[in-house]
Amino acid sequence: MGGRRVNTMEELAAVSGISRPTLSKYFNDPDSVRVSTRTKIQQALQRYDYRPNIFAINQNRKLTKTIGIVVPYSADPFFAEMVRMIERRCIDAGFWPLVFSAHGERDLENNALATLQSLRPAGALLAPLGRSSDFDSVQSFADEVPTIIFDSNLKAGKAFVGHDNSQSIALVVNYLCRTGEPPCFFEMVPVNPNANKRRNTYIATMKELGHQPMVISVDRSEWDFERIGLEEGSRLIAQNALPSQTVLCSNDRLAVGFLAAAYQNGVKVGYGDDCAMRIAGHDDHPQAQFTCPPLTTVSQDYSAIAERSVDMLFDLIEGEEPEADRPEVLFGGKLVMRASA
Amino acid sequence: MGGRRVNTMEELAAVSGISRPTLSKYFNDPDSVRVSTRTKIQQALQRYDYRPNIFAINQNRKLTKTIGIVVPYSADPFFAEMVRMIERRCIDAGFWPLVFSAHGERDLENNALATLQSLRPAGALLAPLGRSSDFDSVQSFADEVPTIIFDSNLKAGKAFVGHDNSQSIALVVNYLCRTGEPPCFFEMVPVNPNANKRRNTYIATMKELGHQPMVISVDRSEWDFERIGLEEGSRLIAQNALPSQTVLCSNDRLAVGFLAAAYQNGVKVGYGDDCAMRIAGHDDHPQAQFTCPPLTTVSQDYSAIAERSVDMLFDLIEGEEPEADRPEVLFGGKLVMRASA
DNA sequence: CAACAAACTTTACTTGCGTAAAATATTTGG
DNA sequence: CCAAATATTTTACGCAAGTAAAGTTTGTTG
Repeated sequence: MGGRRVNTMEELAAVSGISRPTLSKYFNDPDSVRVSTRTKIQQALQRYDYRPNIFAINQNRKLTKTIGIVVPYSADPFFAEMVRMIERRCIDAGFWPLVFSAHGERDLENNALATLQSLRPAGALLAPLGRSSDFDSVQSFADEVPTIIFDSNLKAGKAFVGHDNSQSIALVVNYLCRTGEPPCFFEMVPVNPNANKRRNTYIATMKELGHQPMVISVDRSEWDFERIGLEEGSRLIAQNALPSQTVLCSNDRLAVGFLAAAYQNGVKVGYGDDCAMRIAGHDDHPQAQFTCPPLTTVSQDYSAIAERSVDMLFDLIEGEEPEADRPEVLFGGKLVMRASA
Repeated sequence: MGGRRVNTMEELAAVSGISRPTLSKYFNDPDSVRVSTRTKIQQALQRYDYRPNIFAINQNRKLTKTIGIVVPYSADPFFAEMVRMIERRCIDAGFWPLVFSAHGERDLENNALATLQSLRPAGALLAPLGRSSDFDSVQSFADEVPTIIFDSNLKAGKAFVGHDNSQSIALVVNYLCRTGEPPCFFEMVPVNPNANKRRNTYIATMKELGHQPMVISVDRSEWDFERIGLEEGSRLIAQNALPSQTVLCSNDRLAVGFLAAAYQNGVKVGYGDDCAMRIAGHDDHPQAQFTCPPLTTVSQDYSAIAERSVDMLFDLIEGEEPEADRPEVLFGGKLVMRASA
């Protein structure tokens, strides 16, 4: 903390009277040295400002303390929140989380994986882009680095942790059908397995309930989902082209845009009798509770997904191969009834 | 790309017939070797899969290619967007950006700085927590690492790049006064210089215009700003405690919450004659265009701030000390007139 | 083709720490 | 209090590069 800066373990050994190998042991695991030595070391650390050089450490350790987190788009509220939770758990467990964003682009995802691999991380948590991912790259990465795939189930890595879209979509479709006009389904052309699953489950559930599925699929692929919801929603409303006045959006960000579209077109949204339209989303994004009206949606169990992903990765790192071949853990969601549907 | 994997430069030297020091030169700057050698190396790289070990590189180089980016809260849309832009520019310039989030906590900010410092980065871009920052830590960090401070002007580092709050608040206060009832100002107890500046500029501008300033300051400090806006806004509206029906919020996230509060209390927001209340924000967050009604606000010039911060850092890294002692670059904002005020 | 510079190879040292083996010291407990 | 068990020190080497100096090759120019 305090005094002069000491730059190497060698120097610290000199001023503390403890040998360098013992110091090395201490920094790997403070509990692995005798109490008396530990206090001596900690006293020296009080008087001299020293921090081990991470590069030197990782060059020599067979297993680094680095954990890579790769997400498709770090500015997306869902991933931002997910990353936040994962980072916390990694830090608390004494690991060193490094976050990479693919910024929605295949090349940058590949790049992130390559960079990460050259860091020889202890493990990686990867939320792939989905359809745009370079499957071979991901697989060859996952062959080298203990990898848990989360969010989007690209069939690579040692395990998958994600959300049970069948359960959640069935839940919200059922709810919407029971409480009013059966919903149409608004989506972008699916870019990942989740989006696909959601659409298919919507169709299946509608059929089960004896309704005609109505899917509106717009062919856009920016990461600016709200804009897509707003623009396409406005078009649909203005042209009176909606097959149902109840709209289930494939995710909350689209729904946020769709809500704005309704508002701007003077359409009142909600489940009350005075409302002309119902809009529901999926994910329970952090924003969903602050829309006007507050968004009815199905939650993803963020913290369960984050927690389990990290736990499974830690197990992997400690050498516990998962029992099943490539387990897929899904967490269900809860219906979040707010005012919009 | 293709064939057998080669793990060290030594091995690559063996199979390529080029000496290791020359390879080292090549990886530092491909243009620094003769064309004929360059092609030979690139041919070898085609046949063997090799990537230099980042740890070894950084341990030995006096100057690493690492750039640290530290933000107070990575899940905040403003910082998420900022980070996205900064990362891009760093990658394009051949640097290796590493993002750290303080998760709103002093200890984690210190921790991030400590970790970062042990990476001996070429430079750092730091958006401090503000009032919660440990000034001594930041300063001692900035003494060692070429640092540009952005967003929140903690007086450390070699330069500051940020937003001109005086200009933008004056702009929006003027606008609001000209177009209707003079605004009251809604804020959390300021946690950083920006918030302070905004409040003070509000007060000054109101006085200049001959109006009585009306500041509503709530004593909360979570990072869940929207919730604060919603809860406190609801309270104020329900208790009819607002000194003015025009509310200027200290930032867009508060405004988003306030909009929700108005909606939920049945108060119509907007600048039309049929509206009971006007709400404006500050920052032009990515969400602001999708609120209901769309949020009138003042923009921050995100990309200018990101760009200039990075450029100044690159100059610093290349040894160009800034001319002034510690220049402070401010970018002005533009009034974004939408429907809410 | 000689002269010279630029590029390259060889050699050898540096970085900061992990780690293994052998020697020595300390603790434990019977 | 002594032997066994445990912890620490000493010594020495390894990692994957950067880098510097000296010698060699290649390329260019007049």
